[in-house]
Amino acid sequence: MDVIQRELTAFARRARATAARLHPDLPLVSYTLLAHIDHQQGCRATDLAAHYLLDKSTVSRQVAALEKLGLVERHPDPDDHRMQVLHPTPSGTEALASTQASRRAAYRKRLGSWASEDLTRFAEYLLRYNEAGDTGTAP
Amino acid sequence: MDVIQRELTAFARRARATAARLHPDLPLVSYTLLAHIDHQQGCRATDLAAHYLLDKSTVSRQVAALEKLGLVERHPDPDDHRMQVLHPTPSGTEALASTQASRRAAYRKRLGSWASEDLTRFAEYLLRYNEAGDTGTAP
DNA sequence: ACTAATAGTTGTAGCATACATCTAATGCCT
DNA sequence: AGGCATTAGATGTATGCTACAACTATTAGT
Repeated sequence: MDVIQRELTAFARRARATAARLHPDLPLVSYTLLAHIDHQQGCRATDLAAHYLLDKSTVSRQVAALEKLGLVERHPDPDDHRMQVLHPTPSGTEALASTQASRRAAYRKRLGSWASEDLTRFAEYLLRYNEAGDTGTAP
Repeated sequence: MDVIQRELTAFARRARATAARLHPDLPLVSYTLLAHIDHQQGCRATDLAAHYLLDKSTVSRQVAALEKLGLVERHPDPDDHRMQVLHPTPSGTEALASTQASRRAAYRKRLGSWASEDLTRFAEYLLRYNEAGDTGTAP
């Protein structure tokens, strides 16, 4: 269990550097948010904050940056004018696709030699681990 | 494979917040470095930089902070006066132990229900994944 | 002895983040 | 309907972590 702890920490520590190398153009964190927005096909800022354990203000600024770059659009929710629904613009989708490509290449390099059985199990473990955080961490 | 990518990213994104909650007292990154120093029983600043993909300057400041807090000692290497060997002070070891405790509790909460077989395999996967980064990322 | 490489420090700048505060919109409750 | 609490988001401010560049001190190669 200590090993898991140590290795996850090491990974987290390195993640920034690795990510910065993978897409030096896109403001890094923004990339993650953009990916999430795309994956969810439209979501609110609060969702992002909750999912990544970020402060509202942080998300607000990041989204503003993404909008400024023309990668996302904000549409006020017709039902509730407090909220804004976020959607990637075509340009955003494109930017995402291109970074996804290099990202995938990097992952393939790292995981290419793994047996598909191991990959499946690894993914399963990660999902399980992260889900535990979702529920157990917000009392 | 995309799942692995997404989940690892999500984890990395959350890691900071989680870590900050676990030991609000210790300057967070410093904790990681302190743990590594302790685990390695004495190491140099460059080793830390290499292991966590950090810049020399970053490590230098972090270590300086740790020293200021009285958690590590720097001894110039007798063989090579350029280097400094880092060691945790008793106070550092103690601080580490206490945060380790709460950290372990959090992990136990998350992983307690896992079969030990799964834990072993998860640890193994993480090691394997991180090792691939060690070698494959520094051409 | 001169040059190149290495370990570490310091100056400077930037991004990501949190906390506190503020506004606008909504919901509830009597 | 009016009033208080809640929620979504924005903005002000401060801080932490980080990188890059320039500098010193030490060591190694030739």
